[in-house]
Amino acid sequence: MTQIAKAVGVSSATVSNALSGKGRVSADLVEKIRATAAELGYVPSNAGRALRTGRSNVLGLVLPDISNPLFPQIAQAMEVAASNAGYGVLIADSRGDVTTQTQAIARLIERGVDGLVVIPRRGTRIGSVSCPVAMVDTPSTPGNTVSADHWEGGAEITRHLQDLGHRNFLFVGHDQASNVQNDRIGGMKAALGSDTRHQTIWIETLLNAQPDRTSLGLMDHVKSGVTAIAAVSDLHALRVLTELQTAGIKVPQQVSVTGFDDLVFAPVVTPSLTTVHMNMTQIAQIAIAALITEIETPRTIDPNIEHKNGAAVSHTVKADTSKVSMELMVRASSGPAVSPATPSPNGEIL
Amino acid sequence: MTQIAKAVGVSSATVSNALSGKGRVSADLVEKIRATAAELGYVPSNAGRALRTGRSNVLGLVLPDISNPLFPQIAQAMEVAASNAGYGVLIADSRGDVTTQTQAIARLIERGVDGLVVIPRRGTRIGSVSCPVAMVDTPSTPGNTVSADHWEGGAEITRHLQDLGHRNFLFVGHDQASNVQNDRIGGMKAALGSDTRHQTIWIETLLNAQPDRTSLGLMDHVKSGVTAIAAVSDLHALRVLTELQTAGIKVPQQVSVTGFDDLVFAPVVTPSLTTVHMNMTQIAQIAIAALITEIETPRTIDPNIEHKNGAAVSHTVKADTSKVSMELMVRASSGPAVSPATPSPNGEIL
DNA sequence: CTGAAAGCGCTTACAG
DNA sequence: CTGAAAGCGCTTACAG
Repeated sequence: MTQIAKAVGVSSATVSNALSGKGRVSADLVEKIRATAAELGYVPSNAGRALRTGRSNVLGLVLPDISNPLFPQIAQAMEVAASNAGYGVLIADSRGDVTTQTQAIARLIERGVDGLVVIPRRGTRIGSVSCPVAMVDTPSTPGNTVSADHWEGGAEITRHLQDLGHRNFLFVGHDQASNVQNDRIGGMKAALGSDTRHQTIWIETLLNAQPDRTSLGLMDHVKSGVTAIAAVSDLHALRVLTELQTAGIKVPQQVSVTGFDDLVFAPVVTPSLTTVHMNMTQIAQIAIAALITEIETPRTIDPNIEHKNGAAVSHTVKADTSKVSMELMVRASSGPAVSPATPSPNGEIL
Repeated sequence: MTQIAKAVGVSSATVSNALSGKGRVSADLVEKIRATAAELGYVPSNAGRALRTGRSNVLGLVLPDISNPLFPQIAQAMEVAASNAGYGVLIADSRGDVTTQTQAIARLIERGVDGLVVIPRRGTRIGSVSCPVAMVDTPSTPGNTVSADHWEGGAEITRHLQDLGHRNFLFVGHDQASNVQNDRIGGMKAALGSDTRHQTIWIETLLNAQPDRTSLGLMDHVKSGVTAIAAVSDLHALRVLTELQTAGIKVPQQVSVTGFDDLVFAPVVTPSLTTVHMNMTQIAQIAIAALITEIETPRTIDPNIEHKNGAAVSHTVKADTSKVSMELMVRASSGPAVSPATPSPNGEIL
């Protein structure tokens, strides 16, 4: 910046004003300064700006477990939304652990993030934090800022299956403590007609009871009349699907299978997997927008509260969840009334 | 910091020295300063430090496509390695596009990252960048800093399959332009004995020829004697596996199937998928260590080169690749000679 | 429309 | 062992 000022022969204040386009500089000077900046390959110093303005233009993204198969979609959407708004994204992995989650948040704060998007570990609440926080979980979680409507997604699944004539359902969950999974299954049950039957199995519970079990024992349920199996995740649907296929059960001719999340493999397997696709782009946009509004809204901060000690005020951001759409992806696995499978556009790898 | 200085009654220089533990302050003063800092909930300002030291302690991670199913493992490993070394990780998604990749790198530079880990888009080379860069690709890519030994991984797969008695192979790739995929298939072929036969199909090529094809046409190959199908990714292996199952072929009794990458679903499907697991933790550690060494090594930078115009010197970091291990995960899909499946510990979702 | 000055929070020679 | 001072690069009132 001093470089530019010298080269053009003006003050650094003028350079700053010209480059930021606040319109306090004559048009031709702006022109000249811009040109020189470009020529010099000028890159503004974030550190300088951050120190002066008190804002880093960086957001922190706290994930419960990066290795979650859904994470790529989330991270990508957040990165795009933040980037469009002029913010960078610093990631932190809480590794499924509440303590690590706290540490991860602390690390991000130390790095000076302006705000936090937190996808909490299994219904964890987060303590008070010294910057705005947008929580992404499920509508039934207190403090939730934005999320897909998992309940509604579950309802769409069972409505679809009932339309196909199914009346005897098996729901497959993994962890009974998960708000998201409970909402999904809750929605599934809520949309059931009175002429139906259903049971629910929880994989974790099964494994705790019999740690070395290798099958889900689906055949018993099928024999007892179940014709539709709806899982809370594509991962479990995949498990169900391949277990049935190995046992010689035809999907969807004998049993329909559905998943949730539209993971990368859902359209790739045979039969392709009927599932629910959440609009991550929308979720990310809403979360980021809410966060940025909060960040950029001038606040009168009581210096006594902020400075007396570290116990800062936590402001969890609220947003309008209603806009997020859940899309039922009808594919072959729920069959039979299915349009010819579109060739999967993905399946791209390295 | 001034707060602390005032409270304790010393200069801010002393506070800085005490807190950084450079040992220029008396023990009891250090003690007192530490205590007051903690009490005040002091969080050092990254911006101030960055401005003064010229280093942000943030690394940029450029990914070819965050939605790649392998990304979670990579991102997680990088985040942990960086975090252990005291660095934060800023992510950028190049969305499979070379232009976006360039923009993504530029954005990260503007945010003041000290170094970059780049996983390049399909054998893309990256232009010159004004900070150290560690490239993670495949050993045969020029400029590669660290990577798994994909060739060796491929060789392990076919050695294993030959040990099981297979002599007639089908290799399934996706994109002929991918260095990684070529290395994997190259390794598979190289380890083949002279008494074997093999063919290779490329999914993208098939789709280009027949855009609306829905099956890989595996049955023709099986009928012509293929007994082992090795894919370059678990995603394709899954496609192969389910397509065979749907056609009534027993896996592994009639045909063995193997994948690559040990994606999250590999141990979950039935039969569980034999695959190759790359040690991402090691890759990340090596990449980050190489990068940090480069960053923290004092360099005499010719100010004429750096400042004359933006054309900065690119220093691609080299590292020792030989340490990265590839682990063959023998599971049910390849074998008959397989130990009883361990119950999958994962399958955890939201 | 333009410039001189102050200051964000830190660290690092340099004196004492 | 401790302190006063300078300066990293920027922006923002405030003068002119």
